[in-house]
Amino acid sequence: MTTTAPRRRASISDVARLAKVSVGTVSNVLNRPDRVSPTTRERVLAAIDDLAFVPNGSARQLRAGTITTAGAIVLDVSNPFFTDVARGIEDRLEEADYTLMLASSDENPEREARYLRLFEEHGVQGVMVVPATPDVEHLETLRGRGLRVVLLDRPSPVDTLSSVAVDDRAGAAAAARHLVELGHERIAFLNGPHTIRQCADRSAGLHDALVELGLDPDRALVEITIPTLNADGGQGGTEQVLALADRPTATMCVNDLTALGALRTLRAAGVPVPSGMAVVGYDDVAFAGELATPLTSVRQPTHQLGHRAADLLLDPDDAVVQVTFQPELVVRESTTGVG
Amino acid sequence: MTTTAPRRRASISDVARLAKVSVGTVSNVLNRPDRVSPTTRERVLAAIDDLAFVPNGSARQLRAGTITTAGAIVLDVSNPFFTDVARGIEDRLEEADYTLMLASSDENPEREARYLRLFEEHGVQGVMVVPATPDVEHLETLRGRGLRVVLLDRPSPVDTLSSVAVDDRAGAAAAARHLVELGHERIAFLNGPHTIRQCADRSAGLHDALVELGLDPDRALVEITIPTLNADGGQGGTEQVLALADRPTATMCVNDLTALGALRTLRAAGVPVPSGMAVVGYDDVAFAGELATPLTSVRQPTHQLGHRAADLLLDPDDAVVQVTFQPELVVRESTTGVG
DNA sequence: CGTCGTCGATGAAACGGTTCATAGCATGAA
DNA sequence: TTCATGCTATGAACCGTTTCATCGACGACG
Repeated sequence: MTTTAPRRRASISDVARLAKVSVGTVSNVLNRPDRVSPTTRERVLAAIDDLAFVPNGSARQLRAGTITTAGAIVLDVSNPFFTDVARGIEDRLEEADYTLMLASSDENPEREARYLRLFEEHGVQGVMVVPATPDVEHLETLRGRGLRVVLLDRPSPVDTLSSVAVDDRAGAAAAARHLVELGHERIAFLNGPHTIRQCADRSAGLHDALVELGLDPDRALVEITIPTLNADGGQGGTEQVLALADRPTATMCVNDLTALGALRTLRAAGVPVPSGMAVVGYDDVAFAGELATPLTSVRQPTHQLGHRAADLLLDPDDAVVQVTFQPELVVRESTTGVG
Repeated sequence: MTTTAPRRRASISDVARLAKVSVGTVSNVLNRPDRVSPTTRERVLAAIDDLAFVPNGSARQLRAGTITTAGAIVLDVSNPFFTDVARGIEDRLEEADYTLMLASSDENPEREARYLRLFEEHGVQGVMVVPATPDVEHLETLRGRGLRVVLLDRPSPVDTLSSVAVDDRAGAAAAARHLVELGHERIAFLNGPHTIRQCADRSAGLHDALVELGLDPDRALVEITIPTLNADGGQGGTEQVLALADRPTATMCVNDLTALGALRTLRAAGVPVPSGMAVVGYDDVAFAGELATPLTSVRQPTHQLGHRAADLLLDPDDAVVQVTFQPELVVRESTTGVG
């Protein structure tokens, strides 16, 4: 095992030399073993073993052109929602013997662009991305250059791009309806910037539902924009809500991490949930039901979302398909109180 | 924008032809712009823009040999502990303009091997890995072939490999001491298989602490091996604990996800926490303090862990360094009760 | 006995970049 | 005027594979 470290990685021609065959034959052993006679094959394999030869992926890809890797860009790897989606992607890709390169854009369009470029340079088969911008022109361009592109967690605004999404308007509307039924007439919404489509959609869904229920959104809805869609954002946003003159009786959060921060802040401020402030989350992550006050949340089919996205990416017909799943409101004590 | 999709990606020679220069010049524009006169540079850049030229990473890498990408393999991307570590890695890598390929082995040595191979084939600079096996010979081999290797969340058993870890024995021991001080004399430990080093270490730490405190580990400790280190594992393990004849009064969990499953199961079974069963987690993930019963847990410096690992990977001297952080027990109500 | 087909192995031409020795060409000094 | 110098641009070699046309050997067959 502790042979002296070779200065240079063994190449296929080193193997060929050692096995006394041509490089073409070594390549055949690697890729079409049946085209090679058993004795030669044996000899080549022995040489490969001897030199600890590992084929150079770049060279292979350069020549062969194809690669069984896909890329995914999510907004934040440390958000369980996205990692559950990633899990769905991985599971589907593995069936096809593909591998996944995962990256997070941090909601930063430049980071997104950088990873897209990296992926393209490395010739991935395709890319699944939760865009950090409303605009997807750059993704259409990418597709124009031959990459598979699947929009993740966001319906495609154009009919040239596949997408796998959950109906965010419906999810937000369901939450709004629930709150209004409970008697809330003034609702805070801790939301991210509308440049992120999910945020814009959830805002619209909330708005529409309120109108439908006969409320004036301008009065009933206070939307607070938070800089980061995590617990810290939830904390800052909640502090703002608590400082409002005409304090809302319910807070809806753009995701469960944000809700976590909200609950923490409310507890620190001594505001009881839900009697002092009802709270609704979004995503229904694993811990939502186990919190001090179990969290009412909008459940999304995360694993399926990823699975289907990978499915589309691998589709041999390269069809453009836009899939929309329906979310489901899971009611718990953060809105209904004990019982 | 909707130009007809080119059948083939533009190459550097297409650019050269259009700009009426040689390929070498185009390459220079890309890599050493100062070596090229402004007017030529301008012309080349215009051509690049025109053709939407994206350099082929494989070709570049094949020739140049180097690449600014690193790989990381963790046990489970959907475990917040690992994603927090990944975040730390990403943040450090970004400073150096490196990119990260993240993958999860699912605690499966074969998957780990497959990703390692993929990474090596693609010539990553190095790899940070939470090994799924106690054995690291394959990683030494990898290092022998010139890849940087950093063991993540696990001290290196050999002095040829760098590692960044947290003292798992100390963490588990602190938890054990805490429980014994509270009067517990019989403790269940929901742990993963000892083939995972962290699991073995935490078991040993627990064991040693009990001995030190004058208890007989054979009586005081019931270790239950769970198949998956997540909430489902915690649920199954807790069901076993509850079925024990001489039921322990405290359960220690190998991580917070497991503890989440344990708490859920205890609640379903009507067992009060901590009076009926104290629970300790490990990792102190974001939601630990916000649970129905806030969870006592062993906090690890996740972000630092990742940051330092990336640091070692990037170290220009390629020194072999073994870093160990100290964990910290965070006491909450799941062991001490209200107050 | 010559011809043909098959099978295995060969060697060279790509793939798309980087790098480097070299050459062309002003410019300024001698 | 000559020559050294510096600046640009060139083109070919090379990186490590895959692929494909070709070739030799050998057995079957007419």
